[in-house]
Amino acid sequence: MGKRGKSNRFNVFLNYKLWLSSMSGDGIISEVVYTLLNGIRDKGSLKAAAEAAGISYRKAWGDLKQAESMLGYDLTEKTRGGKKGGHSELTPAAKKLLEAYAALQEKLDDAVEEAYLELKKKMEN
Amino acid sequence: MGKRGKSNRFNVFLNYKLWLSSMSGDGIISEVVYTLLNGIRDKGSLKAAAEAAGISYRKAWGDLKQAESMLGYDLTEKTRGGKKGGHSELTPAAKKLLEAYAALQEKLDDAVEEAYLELKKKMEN
DNA sequence: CACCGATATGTTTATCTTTGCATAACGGCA
DNA sequence: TGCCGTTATGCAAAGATAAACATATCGGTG
Repeated sequence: MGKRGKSNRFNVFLNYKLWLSSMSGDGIISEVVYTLLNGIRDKGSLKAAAEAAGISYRKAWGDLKQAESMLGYDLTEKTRGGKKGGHSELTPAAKKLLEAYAALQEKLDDAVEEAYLELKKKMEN
Repeated sequence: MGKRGKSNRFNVFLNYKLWLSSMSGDGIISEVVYTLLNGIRDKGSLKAAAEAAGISYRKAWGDLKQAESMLGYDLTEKTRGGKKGGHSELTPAAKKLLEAYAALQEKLDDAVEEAYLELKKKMEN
């Protein structure tokens, strides 16, 4: 075995987070909102989506509301009462946003991965 | 004036944050650490760097310490006492990290900008 | 029409993060 | 050797964020 090898390994991960905000920076659409939208699409209710996301219903509802108010249009159509007590579903705008966001994330995942490899190469020397 | 124009503008900004972490997820090297390292390089002391970064010395010191412990090697060489009461400077490893990080950030800024334009185009329809 | 389960929202509690305060150690310098 | 300004570090206080709790409303359904 040579002296080279696992010696100075840059053993660290590169993480990133992205979110949308208004120019004033107040309202935001964060990762959790995307998770919630996905959950609503799959489960048909905000409650179930919140549970699946592991956050309180109170927060889920508040985050979603603020996202909608920031955008200026609805992402969900919600009803109370009815057969199952109520339900929520995505608006066409929300579906479009989810699609666009998925593409965005994929693109950035790639860019980050690439950048990470370069960083690593530079650091490992 | 035509009907087209500022109608459905996707008036929202894309933000991102990145950081390095160990696989165990305990320690992290965040934006503030890079800011601090830059400050230390420029000002020669952690205290001054913390002030410039707008965070408490206590946090600056803690974050830096945890970053170093995560990496397993020092990013700064610090001395107490002496002519000016003490000072801090970057290790060669830290300088390398700063350089690599700057390149990384530039690359990702570009990628994010590009992805944002695409997102916008998709959303504006 | 009483019940169920989900939306809607205010209020209180708990948790997590950051700051602030206190105190010690250090080493040139007057 | 006493002072100064910085690093070093524990601990309490303050702020921010999220969870929990408490109701109220709604509209099918038994």
